Amino acid sequence: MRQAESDLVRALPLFENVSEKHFDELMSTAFLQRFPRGVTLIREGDLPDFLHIVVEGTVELFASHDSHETALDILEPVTTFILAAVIRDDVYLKSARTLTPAQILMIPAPAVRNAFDRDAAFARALVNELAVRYRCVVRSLKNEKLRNSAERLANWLLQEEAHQGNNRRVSLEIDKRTLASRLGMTPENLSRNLAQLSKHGVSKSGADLAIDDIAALRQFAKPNSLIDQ
Amino acid sequence: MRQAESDLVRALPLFENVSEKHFDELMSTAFLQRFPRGVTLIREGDLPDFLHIVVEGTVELFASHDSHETALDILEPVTTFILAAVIRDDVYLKSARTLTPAQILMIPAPAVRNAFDRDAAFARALVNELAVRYRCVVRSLKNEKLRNSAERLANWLLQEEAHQGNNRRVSLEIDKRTLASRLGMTPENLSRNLAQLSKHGVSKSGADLAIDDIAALRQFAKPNSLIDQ
DNA sequence: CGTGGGGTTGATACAGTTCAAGATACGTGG
DNA sequence: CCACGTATCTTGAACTGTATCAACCCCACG
Repeated sequence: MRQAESDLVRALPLFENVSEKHFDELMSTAFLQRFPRGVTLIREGDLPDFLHIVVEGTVELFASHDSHETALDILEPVTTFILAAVIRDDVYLKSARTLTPAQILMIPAPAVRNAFDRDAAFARALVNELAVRYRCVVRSLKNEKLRNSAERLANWLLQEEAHQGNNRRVSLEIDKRTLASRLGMTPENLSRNLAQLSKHGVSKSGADLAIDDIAALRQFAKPNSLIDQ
Repeated sequence: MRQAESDLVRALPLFENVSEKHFDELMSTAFLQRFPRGVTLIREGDLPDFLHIVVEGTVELFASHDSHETALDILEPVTTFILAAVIRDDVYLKSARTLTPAQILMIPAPAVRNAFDRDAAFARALVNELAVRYRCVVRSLKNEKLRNSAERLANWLLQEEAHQGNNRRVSLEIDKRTLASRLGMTPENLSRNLAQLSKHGVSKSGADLAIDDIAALRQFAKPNSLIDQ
């Protein structure tokens, strides 16, 4: 593992106040692995072997039930995932796969629990990390229960526009089918919803979207700081 | 605050390994308050003043958006709530109201954060508590995204039957309108779904339900250990 | 040039909401 | 104890949202 990646991980809030000694111990047992696109990294129901950190590429968290599948989150660097399962030493509730070629840092789960037991700063950082994550899932749940699919799409567009630099353009980095699943709708429905949004200031040319009238889009989307961001 | 309630709270996993000294400090600043039914305890968007613990009665966590409201959880004793907001010192993402007369233990948020900074055992207990909560919300999100309303009801019945003593009867302790909201449907839809479940081994007489053929109900509900429980 | 996968479009069916009306249960005061 | 008024729940009908299935399109790639 090169210094560049190590620095990226070190800069994570999760490791901010961890002692040099404990951080080095964690990293000495960890390894950085490259995966091609479309690899399943973990499977729901399995017990956790490693804490995973996306260092490069995009990772989809998803879950299946009764021959249906839904995307629960889409992760970009630098993000830890399946932390709760590692802490509890309990089965994963989500599966994960790479959406692009990716580099994943894998820290053995026992090492994480060990550091958690011995390093108070790490334990405190874990509390903060989990609290942030908890709040993210609550937002997702509210998004699902309080909005229809067109509104979810509109708000996703607004967030993505901000994320991509506030220049009134959004380029779709991921499959529309994956985006549809992430937004809780079918690909067909996403297609129709996108077409409908032309009434609310959005125009599209292939994988590039433009927000021509952001006020109109906001009026339709009704963004809410207690759901979005 | 009487010894009985103090003991209940002390027995929570959250306080299990906290030193006597720190626990007493927390409790000395806390107070136990009685509320009638239907009182709003906290409002989403407000900053947290207290960590709340339901000691007696039932509390609904809910959220509103665009003149719609949805129940996110229904809590029974003994349960903490809005822990993540207290830790992060950030606005509540949920509101809470009493569904019955209730006793709530309220611990000032600064005292909680103080104990978290000084007591490593408490910090570790918080990690576990948040990890458990995180996993509960993930289950709820999967439940919403992967099941239709009738299946959610069927699985709720199965869980409730187990919770109420595995005697093939379920009595509705809460309003059907609240239950409907909790299960992500309208009261009308709940009523129709309940009627439909008579095809799958459930019979009803008012607020009392009986599961006459639990195998049939299970077959319809398709319970999943990675969503339920 | 085919071929195939992702995306779109159309037709249809089902799930869920809404609005309105009726039924039932429940607490209160007579 | 009954009658009444109010809440809650149920039922019906119409409508909206979403999924499904099938056909088609389009471009990238062999």
